[in-house]
Amino acid sequence: MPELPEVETVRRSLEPHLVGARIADVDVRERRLRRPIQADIAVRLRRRCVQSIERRGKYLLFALDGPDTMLVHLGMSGALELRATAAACAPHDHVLLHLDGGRTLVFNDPRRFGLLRVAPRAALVELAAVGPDALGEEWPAARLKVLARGRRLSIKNLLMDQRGLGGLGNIYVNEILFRAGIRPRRAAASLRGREFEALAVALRAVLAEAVRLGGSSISDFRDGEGRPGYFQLHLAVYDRAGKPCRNCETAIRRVVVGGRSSFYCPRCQR
DNA sequence: ATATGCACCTGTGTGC
DNA sequence: TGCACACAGGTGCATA
Repeated sequence: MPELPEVETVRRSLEPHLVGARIADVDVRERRLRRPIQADIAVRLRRRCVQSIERRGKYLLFALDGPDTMLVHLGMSGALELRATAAACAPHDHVLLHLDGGRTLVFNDPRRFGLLRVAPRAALVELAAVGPDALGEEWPAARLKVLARGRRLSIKNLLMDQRGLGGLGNIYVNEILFRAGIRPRRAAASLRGREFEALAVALRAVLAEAVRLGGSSISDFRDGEGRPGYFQLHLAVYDRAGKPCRNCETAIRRVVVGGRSSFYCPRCQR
């Protein structure tokens, strides 16, 4: 579920409730995530106060009032949910942070591809693999061109590589390439100047619109307060194989690029 | 160094 | 109804 717009939506929904809140107790019900939950996580989090919530790519960083920062990645199926009480656990509630005042922040993740780790910020090695944020920074055509220079992979795989720019996933790369009129299998280095220009415009437009609409609730995405997003109603190509292009009526095609389903309009995208 | 394929998990939808 | 299979928003590792 979560790419940049969904993670940013979660961040914004939690920020007003969590900044200033203190963690009273920690309940770990399942340690086996992408990396095992640290043995000392409760010691590190207990009595700590959240000072800010930042986002870098698809990672959330909860700065605490001690030496540590809590790093969270939602993987494919993860969710952070603020509950009014320390209510009975739902399936796949893996980590519960009980807050002063009675509310609980729950990390739920059926597939367990997510990550939750607490350490000094400089020790969060996962962040070393994430490039500058796709929305938090300016990405003019020239900067995208630099990323593509000398690379032999497809433009889709280039945009999905978190080391280049952080935050894009399969949904939004498909949507951005549609908006820019570029087929996902095009070699990144083969793009023309005006195509990089179109890509730069599409990148910002699609992400900004998706954030404005609270992300995409394809099956079950919800923000920290349980609210769905609405960008799924605006998807032009993702998961629309065989359906008419919203622009020209041509049937949307599905191909596999880099092992992932990719969707494009054969007429609007070249 | 760069690019690709697959494994890691559970849930859901589809066809037989 | 039950079963087998394909597929799903991501990432990391092994292999060419």
